[in-house]
Amino acid sequence: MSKQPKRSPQQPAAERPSPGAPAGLNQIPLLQILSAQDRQKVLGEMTETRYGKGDYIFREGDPTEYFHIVKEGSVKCVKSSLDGKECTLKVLMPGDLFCCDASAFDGASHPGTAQPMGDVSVLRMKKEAYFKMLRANPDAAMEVIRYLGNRLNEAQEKAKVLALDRADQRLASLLVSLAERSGIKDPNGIRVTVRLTRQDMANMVGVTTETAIRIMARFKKDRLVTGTAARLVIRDLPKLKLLAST
Amino acid sequence: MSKQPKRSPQQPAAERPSPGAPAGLNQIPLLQILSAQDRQKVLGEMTETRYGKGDYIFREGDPTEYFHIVKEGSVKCVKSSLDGKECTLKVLMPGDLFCCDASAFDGASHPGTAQPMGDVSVLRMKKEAYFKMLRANPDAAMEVIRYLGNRLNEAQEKAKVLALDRADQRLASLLVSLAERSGIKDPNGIRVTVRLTRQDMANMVGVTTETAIRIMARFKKDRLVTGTAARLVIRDLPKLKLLAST
DNA sequence: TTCAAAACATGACAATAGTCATGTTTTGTT
DNA sequence: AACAAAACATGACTATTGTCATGTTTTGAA
Repeated sequence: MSKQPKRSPQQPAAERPSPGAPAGLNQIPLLQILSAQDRQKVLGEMTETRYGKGDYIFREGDPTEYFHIVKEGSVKCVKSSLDGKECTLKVLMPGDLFCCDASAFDGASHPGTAQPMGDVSVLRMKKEAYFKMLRANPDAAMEVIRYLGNRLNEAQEKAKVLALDRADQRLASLLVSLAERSGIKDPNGIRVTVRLTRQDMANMVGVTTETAIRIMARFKKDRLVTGTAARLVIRDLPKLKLLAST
Repeated sequence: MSKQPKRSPQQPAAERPSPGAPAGLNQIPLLQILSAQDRQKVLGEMTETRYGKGDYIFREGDPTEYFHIVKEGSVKCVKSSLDGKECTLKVLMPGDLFCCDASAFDGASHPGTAQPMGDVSVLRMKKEAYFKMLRANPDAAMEVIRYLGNRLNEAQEKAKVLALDRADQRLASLLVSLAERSGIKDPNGIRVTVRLTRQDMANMVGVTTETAIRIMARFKKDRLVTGTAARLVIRDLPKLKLLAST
């Protein structure tokens, strides 16, 4: 619920055709499913683009032309309201697909904005080529159905949390899923590798920055977490889980 | 945010194999896409079941065995929290698919409960047959991808509204989408054909029943709507749209 | 038609979260 | 190392929504 920063759209930092079979691609289930031959063909149609702080991958309302996959780094999907408040719908990680969905049909436009969180690398291909590939590969189509189904369940779970839970419970839920999705072991607990400020967290759970700060301060006092954006550590996952579902 | 009614699970009122080519099926895009031959085959694998008030089509946590399509009437998808509050994620109308998604893979269980709103008729088929059909019919698979993509966008739009808007705005949004999705012309405006109590509306927008009642009373006073559950009429759609996005 | 259950309604008060103001600390450049 | 920008923090006050209690109206089934 922060004010939307009025930043001018910037061009991506670098762009080049993706090489034959680079490392990192084995984190992408959709590509793993294809035969080596089809994978080569698809990679030939994909372009790798790097983005950095302040870039936009695309913005709400832009026409949908490409299908995207996150290769490295994380990407956030954001929507904003007319009065400048914004909410983060989802943080995409390597292997995640975006614009794999309905907005890519019918020449529609993007329902939200995609922004890199730090340095990221994204693969993309023309949506026509993507659809053609899916038609020709039932395995790939089934994988996309599975993936979209998971995303739908996740989005509905998020809606449920927003509809029913208090701010502190929503924040606890967020911390739990961060620990599970991007946590690594740390002497004091679980370190969250995605860098998230209090404002980022606020936007993810639908509260103001001040509220997120106050609640995180309480969590810190209660020894549930330590540190801020760069070095956020979950110290008591079980208690956070309990709080999230109480 | 009403207390969850503790009703015992009931068996469906009637069950019979679906006949060859009954009326009503032309409202179902997924079936329309198939060739006449494939459609016959699929219909042969589907069972039509009728449900009535108080029935459950399935409940949160039940194992997923079937893929479903709404044929007649409306079905609500509900999730509840441990302390008995519940929220309605989506009202499905004829042609809508459910359990077409990830919960049907991996022998997972239903992430929510499906309840008939009044009398409904639902087609279902074993999930294995459904997946087989999709593999064999790229058109059908593409249609499911398109459908799931739309559902995902819708769910994310809902999450945005829950995260950013006030209770009155959320209710206004609901009324607008009801008018558009299930409204018919009426001398005084647009009549909503789905029967929804204030409590149903409350569950759909994440507020208490009392809050929904108070806000609807204000809308009535301001001549934006008239009537209750059985005969809800939208009198001033433009003003509701304005309120929803202000 | 009657009657009970459900839905609708409203007031008083409490809890939660937002707003605005102000100040401190941290971070990331030059 | 210095400095500006961003992030974090906190207090005081307000707005919104929830909670609980109670009563009226409507609906649907016997």
